Amino acid sequence: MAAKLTDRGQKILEAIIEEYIATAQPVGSKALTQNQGIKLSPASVRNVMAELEELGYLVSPHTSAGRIPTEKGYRFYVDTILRVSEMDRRQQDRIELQYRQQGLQMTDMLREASRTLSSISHYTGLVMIPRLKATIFRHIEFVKLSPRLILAVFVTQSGLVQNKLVEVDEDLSPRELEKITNYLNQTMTGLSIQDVRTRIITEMAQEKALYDQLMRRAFTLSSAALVDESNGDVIIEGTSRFLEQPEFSDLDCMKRIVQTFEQKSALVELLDRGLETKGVQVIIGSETEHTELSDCSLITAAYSGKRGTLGTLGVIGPNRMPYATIIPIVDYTASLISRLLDTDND
Amino acid sequence: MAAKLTDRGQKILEAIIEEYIATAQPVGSKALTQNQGIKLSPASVRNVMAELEELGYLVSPHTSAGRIPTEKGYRFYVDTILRVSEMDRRQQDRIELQYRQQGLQMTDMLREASRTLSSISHYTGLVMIPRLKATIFRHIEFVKLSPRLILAVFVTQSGLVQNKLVEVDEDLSPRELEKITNYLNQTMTGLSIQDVRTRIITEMAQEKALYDQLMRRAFTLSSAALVDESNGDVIIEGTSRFLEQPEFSDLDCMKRIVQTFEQKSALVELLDRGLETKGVQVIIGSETEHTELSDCSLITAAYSGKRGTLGTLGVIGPNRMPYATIIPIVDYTASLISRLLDTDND
DNA sequence: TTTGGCACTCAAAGAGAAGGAGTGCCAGAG
DNA sequence: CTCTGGCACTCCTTCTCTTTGAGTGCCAAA
Repeated sequence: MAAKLTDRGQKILEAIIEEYIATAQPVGSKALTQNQGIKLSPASVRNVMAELEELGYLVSPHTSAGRIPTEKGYRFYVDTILRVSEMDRRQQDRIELQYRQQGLQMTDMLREASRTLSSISHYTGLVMIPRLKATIFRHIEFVKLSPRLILAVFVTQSGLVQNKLVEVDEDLSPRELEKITNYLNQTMTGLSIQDVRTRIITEMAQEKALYDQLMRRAFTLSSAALVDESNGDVIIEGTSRFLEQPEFSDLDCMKRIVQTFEQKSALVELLDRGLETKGVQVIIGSETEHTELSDCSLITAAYSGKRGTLGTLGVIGPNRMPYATIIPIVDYTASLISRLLDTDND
Repeated sequence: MAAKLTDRGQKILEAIIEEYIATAQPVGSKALTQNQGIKLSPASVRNVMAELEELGYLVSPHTSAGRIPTEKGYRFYVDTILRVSEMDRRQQDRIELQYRQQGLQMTDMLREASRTLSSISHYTGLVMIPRLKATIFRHIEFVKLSPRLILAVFVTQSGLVQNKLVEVDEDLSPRELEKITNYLNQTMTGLSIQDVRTRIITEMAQEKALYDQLMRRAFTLSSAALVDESNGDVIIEGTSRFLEQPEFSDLDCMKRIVQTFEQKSALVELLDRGLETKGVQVIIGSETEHTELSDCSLITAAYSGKRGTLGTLGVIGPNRMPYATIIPIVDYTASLISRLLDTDND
């Protein structure tokens, strides 16, 4: 069954996929021999196509239509046929300049990234906001809103700002709050959130904390402030691009996709998958394991700050996506963002 | 031309509009006499309908179809026929409880409001985030990110948190920053942003500032931090609801609407209109003055904090919206949010 | 003033019929 | 043994034509 594909088979599969990506129409044998540099007669091409269908790389919607790639076809194309090129140098510079010009905060920068991804790929851009636990402690600040209500403002090394309301049992004086703030900023700065948490736990257990009320409050407050309740947030830009794709002209199918986007959880899960992978990852159709997204593909890559991976970003569109051009775009954007996060705030 | 509508004319117009809202189908004379409590023969109804068409309240898509309301028809219906009821008491309580349970920060609360608006109205929810200039100064904090880069965290009275990166010419010591922070918090708390701005300008002009370098820096920094560059931001929830409406089954039209949503500027402009109005405002079709939204209607209301209006919220959908049920929903939500913002953080 | 009747209109739905793109397979050429 | 031209076949797409039926306008009678 899993017969090796001949060289010619690959060439033709490649040509079919690229033609289909360009036209969104089933590809026939005749069209292939005309458009591409394939020096065979339609009849010969047909033989190969029948073979490719046998192997599961192609299907035909009906007898008298051409053929379209299956998921397996796309997968093979992406994995073994496709040679990704670098992105155009001038375009790279132009994009980088765009970011450099404006002194953007992290969240704004990520939003901008999502927007740029969408506009240059012509598909929908996705950027995952870093999970708290992946970040480094830089600064914490408490603002008293009411006797029992405190706003904790927490800034990470990479410049992410997170606010959280904390309810407290006892009325803390401004003086006490300041002391707590100072203490935390002095001891915790530079630690990863993981480390901060373990530190809080161990110090809480130590005798010292038992006697020092202030210290105890500091720990209670900070641990409440650093609870990571967000299950990840995704910035989606360019949803309307989906409406341009002929494969989603079915309103019902479109509705389900937009709903999935609104809920975000599926996208978070998909972007999470790329967190531990180096380089660009491609998820095709049913590999998403979400029925609503079974006709969608994602191209994702992780971006990182000073210390380790922060999150992932990418592009989502129909299976029929121009992988050859989008993979470099995603790749470049991820490395650009990583670079900007590294240099911007140190 | 502007002949007064007879009593019977109003009754029939009302019945037609309500039938059309329910079915999205052109309403014929026969359907009217059956479904509604109208004690006339189809022929009589036809006469009235012809009259209503003459006056511009109805149109028929073609000769052998029923009639559908024009914008003028909807306008008349909303302005003079419709009697809005209160919202169901139990539903009110259930919604309020939902908010009370979770100690939400302002932005989260507004997002929740948008989501709730969408889910109980079955249309798309909109909430405008307050403009900085509409808010009251509560607290400012500066976090030094790098020698030249300072993160200003600014908290308003109503609990809105705003972050902004400020680039400075000179390296400020932590000690200086702290002094600046203390000074600003002591003098500015409780003032409106307008007042803060004028205060900064007048004090800057005073001799005192000329000699006190620290003071000068404080003013420079804070005025940079309080620049309101956001042209208003809108939280949109339930875009997918649009895809459920038969009037937007045209993909092209749908695409234009989603694009308009993504840009947000049109929505900001429309929500802004409601800022100075008391109570619920209805904008129908071309009254939006945006061609892409010429088939959409908005139902909006302003919400306010302790001192004056903060922003507006509402629902957007097709012209054919059940105004009778949605107007109370929007009205109630606006007053609920106002109430919560008043009591939560004082 | 209201109503039943009637001719008229016109979109929507359905039924063929024609057109055409593409296939599979086979026999012959290279 | 591989490739190619030819040919019959399939079946989607498109077009036209017809039918159907909902709804209208108008008129004359109640």
